[in-house]
Amino acid sequence: MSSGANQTYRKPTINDVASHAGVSKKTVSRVINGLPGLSVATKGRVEQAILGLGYVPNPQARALALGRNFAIVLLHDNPNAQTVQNFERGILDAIQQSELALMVRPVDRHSPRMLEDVAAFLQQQRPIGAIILPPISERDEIGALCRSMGMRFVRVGSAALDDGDHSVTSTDRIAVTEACRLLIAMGHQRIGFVRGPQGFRSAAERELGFHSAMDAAGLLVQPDYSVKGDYRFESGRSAGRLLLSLDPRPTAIFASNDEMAAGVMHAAFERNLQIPRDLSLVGFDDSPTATHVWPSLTTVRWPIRDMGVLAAEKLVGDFLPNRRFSGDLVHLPAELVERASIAPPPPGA
Amino acid sequence: MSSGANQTYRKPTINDVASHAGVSKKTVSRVINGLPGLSVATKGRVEQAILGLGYVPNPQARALALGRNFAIVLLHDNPNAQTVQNFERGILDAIQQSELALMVRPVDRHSPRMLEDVAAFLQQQRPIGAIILPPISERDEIGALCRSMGMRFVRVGSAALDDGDHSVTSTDRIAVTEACRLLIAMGHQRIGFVRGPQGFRSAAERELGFHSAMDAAGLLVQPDYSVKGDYRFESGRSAGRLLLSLDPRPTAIFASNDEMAAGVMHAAFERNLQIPRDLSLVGFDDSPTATHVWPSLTTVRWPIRDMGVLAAEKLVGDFLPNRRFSGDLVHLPAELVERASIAPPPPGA
DNA sequence: GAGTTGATTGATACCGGTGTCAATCCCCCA
DNA sequence: TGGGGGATTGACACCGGTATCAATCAACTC
Repeated sequence: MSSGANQTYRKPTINDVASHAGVSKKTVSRVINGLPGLSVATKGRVEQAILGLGYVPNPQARALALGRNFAIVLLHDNPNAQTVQNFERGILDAIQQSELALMVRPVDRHSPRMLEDVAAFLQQQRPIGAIILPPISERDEIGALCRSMGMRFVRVGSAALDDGDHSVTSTDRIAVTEACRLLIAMGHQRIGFVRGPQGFRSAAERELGFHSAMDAAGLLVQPDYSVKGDYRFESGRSAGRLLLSLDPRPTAIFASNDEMAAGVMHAAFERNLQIPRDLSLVGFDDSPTATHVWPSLTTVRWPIRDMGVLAAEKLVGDFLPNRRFSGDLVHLPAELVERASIAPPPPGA
Repeated sequence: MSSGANQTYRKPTINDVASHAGVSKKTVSRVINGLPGLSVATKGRVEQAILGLGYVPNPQARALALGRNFAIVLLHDNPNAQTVQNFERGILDAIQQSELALMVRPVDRHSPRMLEDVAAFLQQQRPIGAIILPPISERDEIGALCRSMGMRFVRVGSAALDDGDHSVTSTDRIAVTEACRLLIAMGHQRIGFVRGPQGFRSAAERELGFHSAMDAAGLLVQPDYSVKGDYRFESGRSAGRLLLSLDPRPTAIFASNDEMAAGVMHAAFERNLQIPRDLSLVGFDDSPTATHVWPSLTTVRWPIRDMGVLAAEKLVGDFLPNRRFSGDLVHLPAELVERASIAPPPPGA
């Protein structure tokens, strides 16, 4: 299990550097942290010693002395592996040049002790800050918790969930509106909608985007053309079966994510409908599924990885040598990706 | 950006507990760590004080004093979001009752300084141990590196990559053989194979599994029926186009992962072939894609999450209050998942 | 009753950094 | 040449734990 090795080599510490350079450890600390007020000669000697010994500061000691861990925590509730993973990549992109580390912490949205768990974790690990993914980011208590702890945080969501320093979003709603407008421009009038789970801000935003396009075109959304789902494949299939059994049935369907869109596809194929000939279909996420299904799915691409970068930069920009985004930026553009799953409605419809 | 809070509350430390209980901090330390040789009375007083104050040990201070961080590092090279994510979940399942944290560290397989990067990271963060995912786990140098640093590690792969204390695998090869045997039993004789990228152990194992089934059935694998791929969708599509243009074309294809299998599906649909009527198809991974495509894909399920649990238990079993697997276990069963993409070959073929 | 022994417990140093504040140095001016 | 003042630098305490080893204490032996 554990493998003990003979410790022939001890990592050099600040004390080694100090004695090699003939200065005090405090002076070495000044050099490491780039504090002003050092003579060029001293600084040079210390830097020589650091290079010569291959010295790297011990993050644990720093963490103890400073009372905080040089790490960012990603709090998430497993909405979707791809999303979390992309977020991680974005955060890591942003912090790779820094000395920061990334810790991942899934939390259980349904646990009554969720907030206590998060609080305990943050108290324990004392990271510099936390990046919180939806859906848990949507709960205002979590912002309040971070504030009360004096913890840096950024809440990621489908709409601004907090003030500009604490939120990162993408323009989901606008992109959904754009997608639906495209369907309408193609001639679709009966457009079905598969909603996301209740209580999710992202679901609400997508629905608002849909309604906004329909309203603008003067089209009515009939109640039974909007079916509930839970972002999962199965719910998409059920919703699809429901929608496609209506008479007249919709000629196009917008599903609030790709996974449900794939479910709708199954429902369509079960009825021997062809896509896009008999039914146009649009999803949301641009997940791998969207390219893998046949026909490939028109969808909305969420700039997740960039949002990760932006969130990290907002959170710990002062630790980063260079940043990609302005600190004022909050909304990143979501983008319509046109693929093969949409076409004008069949003539008779 | 950073949000300063008025520090009205200071977290209790071991000293607070000690003075409240009227003992020395060392005694408190003994209670925390469950060291023997304490009188019942003392232990009780200390425990009272801990509960009363809501004391939680500071991991940074511990890390400094002990010279290591109470964290596990997951080293990976972004093979596939779902895989990494599932692994994370498994690891977190295993360590959730413990005080350990999970840190994620992607590494760049193609960087010439990969090993140095990993070494520097481990030196810096001093985690208790590292779990290494394929494909980088397949490089023996990384095992050697961990050994030389006295770092605990577990290498995850498609075959035992190290001794039993340092490797976790699933029975990929056997499951692939089983899948192909099923195709053969259905009557398929011309079976195409889409390989994974060269130099990947997982790819080699899957290929061995395929050949083993073919050999056992006395079937010849013609060279042009085995096409190279790189685990990505596009390569699967190209491979599919190639295979399906052969004359006679294969009646079944095994693709070394689901993503490439989806590519093969596209190639088949482009030629107006129906699955499984004209072509049977099997993938590997049981990724979400496998259920999302139509027809849903017969595939091999990799017990990834369990492998994460097992890896974590191997690595830090001594920190865990209870474990799910025996420490001797190395191979976890991969499992054939039968879905709609396979059928007997068409009569004439 | 003195000495021995094992069980408890504490004093103190230490892990490797940072913060505080005083000491030292150097230069300049009167 | 003495003194003022800013620029450098260092001594030392501290962050919150753990390790070492000695001290204390009660019980037991003879």
